[in-house]
Amino acid sequence: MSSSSAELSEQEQRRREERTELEERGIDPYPYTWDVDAHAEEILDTFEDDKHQPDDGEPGEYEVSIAGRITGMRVMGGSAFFDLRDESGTIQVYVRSQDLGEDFYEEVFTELFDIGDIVGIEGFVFRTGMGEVTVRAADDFQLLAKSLRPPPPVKEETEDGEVVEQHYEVTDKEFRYRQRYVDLFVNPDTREVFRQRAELISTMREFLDDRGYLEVETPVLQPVYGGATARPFKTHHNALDMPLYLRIADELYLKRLLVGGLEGVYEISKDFRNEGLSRFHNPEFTMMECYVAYKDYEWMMDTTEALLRTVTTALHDDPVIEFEDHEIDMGGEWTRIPFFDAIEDATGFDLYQSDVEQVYEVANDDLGLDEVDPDMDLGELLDEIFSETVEPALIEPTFITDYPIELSPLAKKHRENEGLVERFELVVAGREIANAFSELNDPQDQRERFEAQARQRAEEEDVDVSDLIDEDFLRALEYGMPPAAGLGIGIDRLTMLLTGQESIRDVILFPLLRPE
RNA sequence: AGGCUCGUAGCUCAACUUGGUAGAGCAACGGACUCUUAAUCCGUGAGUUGGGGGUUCGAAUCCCCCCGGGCCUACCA
Repeated sequence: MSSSSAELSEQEQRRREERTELEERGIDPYPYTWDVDAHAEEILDTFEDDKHQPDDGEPGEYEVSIAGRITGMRVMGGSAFFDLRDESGTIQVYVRSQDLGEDFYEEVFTELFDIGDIVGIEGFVFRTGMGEVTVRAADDFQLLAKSLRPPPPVKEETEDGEVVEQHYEVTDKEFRYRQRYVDLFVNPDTREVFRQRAELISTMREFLDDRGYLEVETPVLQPVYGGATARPFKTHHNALDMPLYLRIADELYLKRLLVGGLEGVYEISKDFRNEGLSRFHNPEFTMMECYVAYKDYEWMMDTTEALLRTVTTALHDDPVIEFEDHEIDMGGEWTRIPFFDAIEDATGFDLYQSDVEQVYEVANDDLGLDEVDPDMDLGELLDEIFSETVEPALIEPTFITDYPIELSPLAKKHRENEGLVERFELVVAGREIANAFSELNDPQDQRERFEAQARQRAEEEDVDVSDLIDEDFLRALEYGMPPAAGLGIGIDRLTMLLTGQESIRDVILFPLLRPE
């Protein structure tokens, strides 16, 4: 994108002229530092109560040095108010000609400073006649970065320092996703979502660290991908002249670490899946996966309850959240119901140990599901029935347990029930939030399931069966992996749930979009 | 990939149904104003109506194609 003046808006050209004018006056439009010793929110908090009632308009003991972006400006002749926005919030600044010198006030401030510029203020805190806590720029006022692009207009109605109403005029979601930097400085709600996301992750990390699990980093670039069924992104390493895949899951590497003798490991990191985009899917997304030796999925359900209770409480000071008109209690013990029982409760059909034909009949004839066809295998049919009839109705946190083996090639066979595995998914508000199993550690069983899976995929995608099997992972299992429980939680979807966002794009800073 | 829907000034929108040459608020610019707060008052400039083609004397408006967005569906355990 060239910046020839013909392409610039009138406002952009004017700001460039102002920059030149500043330089001609010997004012650096991009100086180096500013000593900040206060932020908007803490100043407002401090003076909220009447004990700290600053003298009206007199320099007092409340000296502060602040910095931020100018938002609204209200100039009245020889004095002016503007709003200064820093990371913590917004505070009003008062500027007077007689404080700063007429030359600076009339020729620099009112002429060459604009909304969007980043400035530093040294002065003192006072309360205006209207009662608003305000910083008077009595001692110093400097430009810290000239803004050459006008920001979208922002207006706030405030009352006693409280923002009563936002007048944020960019409602275009595309603009907000593409120019997230603008969304962030203009919209405090956006900043709050990402602050909560960070707190969620650090609370989760603290929870896992406290239990002695080791945070590790495993390869993103993998010669064989696995641990989930999804199409991968493919890339190429030049020096080794070999194809590589971006990981679709961390699972197979983390389990190698259990073989290595680590008894509790976790990783919080990006996975990549080359699939479609939707409000629940971004091609790169963040997963937490955790594996603990000598435990099983029953134990992992208890741990998951504790983890999510801790995280929810950290964000809301309360385990009860509001989501899409529901009140959801993330504290307490959650219902645990086996997969086939849940289907029977919802449909009246007991499909445990039914064959493909019977399940197809139920799905198609009895339940009238649109998306089923006779080519689907047993796993696909059961999954379709489950996600159409059971999942949407589960609002309160619910563990669905004991999945059919066809759906779970990495989970250990159920210790009692034929055809099932020891697996659970946690469903909240109709969404899958966590997925976990007693991990399959029998290398022969694992090889058979890999091969069955690979044969099917090799047919569909016209590739070699041997290329699809992670032989090194099987080699590791053959050395012996302790019994273990594993858990995966999609951080983006959990963030959506806990911050009330309806699109994954609202919890990812820079979601993938088509190129402009 | 399919369905629905949208694209007009820096931002939010009107004019489209019923074709007549684009308008308002905010932002910007000039002026007044030293406790305002969506400041106010007076004045000014600002648009290839997403792009291309067609119909017409005349298209933001009607028709076709393309580009881009949003929502839904599909794919994605």
